[in-house]
Amino acid sequence: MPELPDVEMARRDLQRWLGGAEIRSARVLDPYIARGGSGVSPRTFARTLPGQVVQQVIRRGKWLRIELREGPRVFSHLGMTGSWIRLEAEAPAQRWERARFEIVSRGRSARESTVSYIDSRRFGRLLLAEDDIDEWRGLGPDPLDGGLEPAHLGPALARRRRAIKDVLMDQAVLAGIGNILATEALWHARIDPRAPSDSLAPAQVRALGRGLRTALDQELGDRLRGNPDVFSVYGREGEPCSRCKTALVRIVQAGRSTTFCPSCQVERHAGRQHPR
DNA sequence: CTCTATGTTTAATT
DNA sequence: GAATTAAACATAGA
Repeated sequence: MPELPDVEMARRDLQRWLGGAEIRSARVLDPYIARGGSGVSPRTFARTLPGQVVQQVIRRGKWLRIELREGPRVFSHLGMTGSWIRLEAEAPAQRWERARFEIVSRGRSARESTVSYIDSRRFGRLLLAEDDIDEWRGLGPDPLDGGLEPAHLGPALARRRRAIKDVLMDQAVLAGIGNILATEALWHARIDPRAPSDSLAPAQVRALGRGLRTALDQELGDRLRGNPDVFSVYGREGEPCSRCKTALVRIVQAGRSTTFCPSCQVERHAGRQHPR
């Protein structure tokens, strides 16, 4: 379940469950999940984490950083199918469970429970590192933290010329935008997903910022209310555009499918009109 | 069996 | 070199 809204929901859950809690045990059940990067070996989780108290859980784009009062930090990326759940303490192993923390929430009502990482497809990762990992450091600003400001978006988009759809999903430009959000936002902003990112007029950059905001709020709202997602164009190839009734079209860009309205998402150029 | 999938990285090709 | 594409990763579900 991974795009910014899902990761943000995961962050809130983890913050609620882990904030102020003491880690009793930390087990990486599937070493593959702790692969690569600047993280330490999977075995180090069990050695280092018990006794540590969680300070807070921070999100940037699709990455989560679990900060401890002292000691290293835990980084979590949900990949395509990762999720965090809470269980009874010492609960039986779950299907696709890849890691688990046994914790004690502190306070007058010290309560024990299990917080566990589930991931069928195993694209997600769980890393333990002393400092911020490269993946974290390479992230651009978060959309909910200034990333949508035209002052950032404008120059960032002007600096590249790949298709705008592709650039929006570049985590170094804007952290947290995935295929669904990019697709939806472009429809809201009436921008052709194939347009080079450096061809957008200032008004289009602003519209895109608003489009992203709309798509983000929509999805976040759906999560909060427990509603299933309702998309405007994503996954609706062949259906009529809700604005102009033209049949939505699906294309493939950078290996990902994009659905858009060929009629009202038109490519316009920023080119100055008749300079003299 | 075939196709697609909310993500990211790496190899191959242009 | 730079840019673009395809493939790979591992697995489920239609």
